[in-house]
Amino acid sequence: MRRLAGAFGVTAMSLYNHVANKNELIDLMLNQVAAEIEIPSVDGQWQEMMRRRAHSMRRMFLRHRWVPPLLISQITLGQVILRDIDATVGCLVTNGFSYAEADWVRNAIDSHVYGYTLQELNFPVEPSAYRDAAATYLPEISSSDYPFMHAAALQIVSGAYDGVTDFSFGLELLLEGLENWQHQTNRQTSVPRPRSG
Amino acid sequence: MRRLAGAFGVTAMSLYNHVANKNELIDLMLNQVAAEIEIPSVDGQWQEMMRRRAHSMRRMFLRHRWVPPLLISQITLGQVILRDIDATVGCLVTNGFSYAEADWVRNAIDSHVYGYTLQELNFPVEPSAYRDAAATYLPEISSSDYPFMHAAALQIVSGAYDGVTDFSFGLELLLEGLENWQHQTNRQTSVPRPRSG
DNA sequence: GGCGATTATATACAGTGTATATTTGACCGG
DNA sequence: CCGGTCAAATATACACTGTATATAATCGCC
Repeated sequence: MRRLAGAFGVTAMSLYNHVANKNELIDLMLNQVAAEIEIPSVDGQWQEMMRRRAHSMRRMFLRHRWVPPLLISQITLGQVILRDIDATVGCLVTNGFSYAEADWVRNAIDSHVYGYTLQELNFPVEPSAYRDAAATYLPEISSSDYPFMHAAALQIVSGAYDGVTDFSFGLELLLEGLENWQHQTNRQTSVPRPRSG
Repeated sequence: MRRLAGAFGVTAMSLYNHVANKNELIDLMLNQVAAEIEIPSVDGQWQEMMRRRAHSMRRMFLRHRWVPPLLISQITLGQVILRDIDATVGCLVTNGFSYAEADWVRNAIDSHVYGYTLQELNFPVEPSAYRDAAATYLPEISSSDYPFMHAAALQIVSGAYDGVTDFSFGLELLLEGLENWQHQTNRQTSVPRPRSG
């Protein structure tokens, strides 16, 4: 708060004339950047809409690296975020999903976007340094204790694998799975098997 | 640190005789609870192994709610976590995946587990209170501004949908997608379409 | 120009992690 | 039993959080 106030040339306490507390400030910031998410429209291919939303969300997260940690530790639905959810659910229900299904789909996609990006942002070494890092830490990955990790590290050192994971890999698995699911007439038996717990 | 030390009946600073700093302490704690994850074996059905690992991971997260926020803000691979990764990659590569593919698969599944559980833990109202919450906030969700969210809230109020999302929904989509993918002989063209960005 | 409301400030407090220096206490060879 | 050694516990202090409270400055308006 002091640092932010300093950037405005004022003291920390004067911020509290415009904002109730730090939490409210963060909510306002989150709603601001949420506007950068590409919201789906009710017409058009839902797969492509979901795809564009997910990618734009991830790009936003990468642009504003402070967002994901705050987003998962704080949910206060401002207008912008509400509009995004409304548009997403709307796109899905107008394409044949029930409201419950739309909720599950949105939740599954968001889980991937959040989880993937958090891992990505948290990873301590940049992709360009993967190979050097693998070479450096290879001696510490005992080939007897961790044979597969050792082999994986060797692949990265040798250049057989660049070590870069793909955001689209999981996203497309989800989208294709949803498409298959939707195309089956008897959904009751083709629902992804739910498991308790 | 003072609180933890107090629980031991000592002062905060004495902890620093056993631990370099708070970060190291957290790493030790994370590695401790990581032992509760069911690690895959190299034999057996990989889908079932991945499924059990994912579910046990989520259950561990729910048991120790402090874990997910720390796990995504800090990665220091202790022995237990290394063993989990090694076993997971090992199970996949011995079932026909390349090392690169195994990395993508593990990453996709972990993304779902992290993202889903973080959303779940962060959600401010308990499932048992969804219906009441929907009824309470319904007036604030304008049916003209947010028609679909309004309709969704009505479904929860009426009991047509209980509002509970399913961890397995996204997980099974991923696992089925992977199975389909693996069963296709010509993988080159059946790879989930990668997209840049 | 003065009044009322908005905005800025000064000061203070309870927290946080931890650096530094000092004291305690347990063990051990003589 | 005695002193020496060394790990473990403590005391104190510092910089840094967010923010409660009380006071002062500033602005718009009649």
